[in-house]
Amino acid sequence: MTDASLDEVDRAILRALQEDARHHTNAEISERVDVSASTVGKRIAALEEQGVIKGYRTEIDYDKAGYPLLVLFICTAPITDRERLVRETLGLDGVVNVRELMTGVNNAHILVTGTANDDITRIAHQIDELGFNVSDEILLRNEYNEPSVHFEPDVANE
Amino acid sequence: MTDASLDEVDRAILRALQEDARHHTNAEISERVDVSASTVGKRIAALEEQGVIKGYRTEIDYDKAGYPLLVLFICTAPITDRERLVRETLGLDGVVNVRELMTGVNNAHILVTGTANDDITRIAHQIDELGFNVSDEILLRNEYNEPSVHFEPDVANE
DNA sequence: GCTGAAAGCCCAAGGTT
DNA sequence: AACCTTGGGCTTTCAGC
Repeated sequence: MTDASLDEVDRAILRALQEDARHHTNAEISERVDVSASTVGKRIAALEEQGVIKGYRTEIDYDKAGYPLLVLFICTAPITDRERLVRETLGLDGVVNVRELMTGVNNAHILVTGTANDDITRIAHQIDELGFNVSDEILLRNEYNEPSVHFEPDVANE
Repeated sequence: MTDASLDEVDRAILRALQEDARHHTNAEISERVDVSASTVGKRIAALEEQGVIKGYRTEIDYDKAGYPLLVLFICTAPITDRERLVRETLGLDGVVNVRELMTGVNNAHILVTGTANDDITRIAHQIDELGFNVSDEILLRNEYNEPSVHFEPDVANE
């Protein structure tokens, strides 16, 4: 609830968790940082409590999982309805990510997976029916996440 | 290595891991599905091996972590250099996500966090220097991920 | 607020059906 | 291919500093 001013320990913990949230144990992390494993556990609990950590997500290769298509819809929603529309969009089968942009036009980017063009056109219709104006539909070649942003050690600690 | 044809058990495991990759233990997952905990562990190891699971990432509230700005750069890269440019972009401090699009123009979406406009203009310059043509720079209002795509139970199991 | 030890829980490995 | 058991490791809690 308070303004979370992160110290060096918190940032090292976040970095480790971003690299691998499931296999990096508190004990392992406590070796990198110079605190005990129980402290690591309490810090993580506090970060979750404060909302700095929103969750632990599994990154899936949708291609290998049988969903080879990844399509980005560029859409426009009336500002007054945008929030509701975005919420409803997240419930559609195949939608994996939605970005709300601070722009009058093209203010929503909707990312969708599917097995075939049928899926994509179906979702295009659903998005349209919700009230979006779909202005573009682009096939994704690849997407990359950078795990350790802003949480690198301040200075090389030799 | 083989084409991963996921069965009901795999999909239930993926769904659980997408919801919470750190706190959902094998034992817990084994209760949802009707298999033993050791089987869950082996299935997960296999999914990691096949590459269906690419990793376990921590979702961070960059605002609460002290990085209130989230900006999307719409860029164009020459197709021949695109792959290299994207790779180099991921190394820039503040870049959290990059999407490669199947389009001649505006074929790269680069998402960046920062504490102030200084950060953003700095990164804009860096992106430009790498060789991208930056055509737009949009402030993000919000971003949402949908954790349980395509892995819902086939039928409502009462 | 951090540490350290103890209790309980979890995971990985091997052997069995 | 899935299960069960077991040994080792991890997390959590709480007294103490």
